[in-house]
Amino acid sequence: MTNATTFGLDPLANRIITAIAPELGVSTADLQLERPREEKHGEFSLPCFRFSKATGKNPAQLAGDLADGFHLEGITAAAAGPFLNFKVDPALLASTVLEHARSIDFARTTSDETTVVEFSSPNIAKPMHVGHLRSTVIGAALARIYEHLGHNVVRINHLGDWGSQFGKLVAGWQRWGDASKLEADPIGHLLEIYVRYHKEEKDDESLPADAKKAFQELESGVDNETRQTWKQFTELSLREFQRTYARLGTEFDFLRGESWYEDKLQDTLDFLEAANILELDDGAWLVNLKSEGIKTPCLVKTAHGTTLYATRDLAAARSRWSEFQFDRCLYVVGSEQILHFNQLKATLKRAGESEWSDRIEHITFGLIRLTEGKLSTRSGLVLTLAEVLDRAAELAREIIAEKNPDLANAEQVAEQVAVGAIVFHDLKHQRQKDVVFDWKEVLSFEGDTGPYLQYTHARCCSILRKSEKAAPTWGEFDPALLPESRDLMVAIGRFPQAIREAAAKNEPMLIAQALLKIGQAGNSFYRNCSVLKAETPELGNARLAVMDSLRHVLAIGLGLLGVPTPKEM
RNA sequence: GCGCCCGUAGCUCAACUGGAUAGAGCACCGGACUUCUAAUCCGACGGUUGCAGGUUCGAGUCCUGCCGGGCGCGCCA
Repeated sequence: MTNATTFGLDPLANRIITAIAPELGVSTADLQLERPREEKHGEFSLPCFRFSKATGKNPAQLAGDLADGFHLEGITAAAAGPFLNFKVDPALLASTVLEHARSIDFARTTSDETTVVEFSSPNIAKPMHVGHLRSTVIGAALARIYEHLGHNVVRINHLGDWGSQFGKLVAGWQRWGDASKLEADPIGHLLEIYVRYHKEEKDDESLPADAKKAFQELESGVDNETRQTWKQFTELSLREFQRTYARLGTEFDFLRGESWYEDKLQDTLDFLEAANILELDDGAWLVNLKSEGIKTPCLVKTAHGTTLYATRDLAAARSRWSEFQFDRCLYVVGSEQILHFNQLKATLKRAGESEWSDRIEHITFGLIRLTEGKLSTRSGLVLTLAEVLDRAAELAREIIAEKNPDLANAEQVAEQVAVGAIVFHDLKHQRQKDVVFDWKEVLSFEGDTGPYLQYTHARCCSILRKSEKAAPTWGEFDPALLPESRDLMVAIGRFPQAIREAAAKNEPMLIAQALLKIGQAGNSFYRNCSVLKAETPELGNARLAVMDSLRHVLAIGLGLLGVPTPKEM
């Protein structure tokens, strides 16, 4: 449920729809305006094909008749063949958009829905690599977007801190562990052990046997030596993760690893048992999902008595439902786990929980590949997030030294630019597509990039800072003086819709694309129209309002994506 | 073998989910800094949307079949 406040181009679109809908015999809710492919056609368009049959006119004739009968102050309608196009008077356009563009509530709505977002979820004892970047950045952006739309958002970091891998790690630690190495570089040393384990397990049967035993000890719930070791690994890893989260500005409401659901595992198995869907197969317990169209059954307990990923995720889902009564629960996890989440939902459905299992949504994304090959923790081929951030920051420092050597806080700004470049680069692509990690592109600060938008924002700040007067508030300037701002007004005006669509499709890219349009139009505008040296004080005043609006909308949009907005750079 | 995803300019990506002459950035070429930050702006170049059919007023978008790439397919997560 959303409130009725409209922003940007919405009021104009609503006026047109209200005028046209009765002519077509449809309700205003059923009428949606499109944007013309070419800007010269105006701000809105309505293809008339689909109304041809009901009105008994051919589309071109219908468009023509509608245009003839259309009379709204400040908006003209013109038929272009079967298309009905609407052009808004520049003064009205600027006035409509600028009235609310600087509101702290710009493009904000209210809602009573609860949205749970699980994201990031790195594995303990392994480095956070570029593969985790996508989940972290997409999830954090979606959480902010839903929050902006008024949802009650719950952010959960589902850390991979449980499972047979810890048995392997403990078995390896007992053989090759080095306390001083662990202290100096915890994740580095644990990765070393993990890689060595996988190299040696084929030739050493005692290794997997010990690993299995260690995980059984861990799952026994007894506070034994294995558990102490696991606890130590977890704490050390978390400390390193927090450093990266701090750099990215990522926050969570709950840091709940898989282990957090440990005391709910038996209950989950009992629950499946009570639903009468558990089957014993070769010593292992599973749920058959053929009735749901899934050939691969969902394994919930191994023949040697330990739980599995699916067991813990089932427990987590049930726990979240009872705790949050969510309207939607998003899992921002790579597309390689599609089967897993289909199994999760199908199992819950078979257990009779379809009322809420349908609210679970797997937000997939393509994987990141290196030009050198596929990322693989086991083989040790990893590119850590920290390394990427460091390199970007180093490059940003060099560019600042060259372009703006007197900049105060150069170090801090370099970090902000680095984060902006990396985060934006990730979010400007459709989630679904695989991305090849290319240093040249990630470290690009020109064109369609985060730094480009940060720069635009900083320019606005600079102009506002150098102005002798504060930016005029609504009513203190004349929007009619801003015909050159047309493209920028349209770009800003479409931003609220971009946010709504980004949420509807769980696709932050739509915001990134909208911001690029705004940035391009903004750069063009202040290039052509001097603010501080405008021909008249009234003109400068009006343009100052545009600068302030541009700055504000960029700050909102970049903020939603997690791109920092330095005031100077 | 079966299932899901992706093929758009030399490269990286858009295209309002079926609408008009398929658009941006990078690269390359040309132009604009004694000028509110040139991390910028303006212009030029660049296309048989993987291939072949089908659906209809209209297809990059939907359906079928191929080709190419990726991911997944019982006791890992």
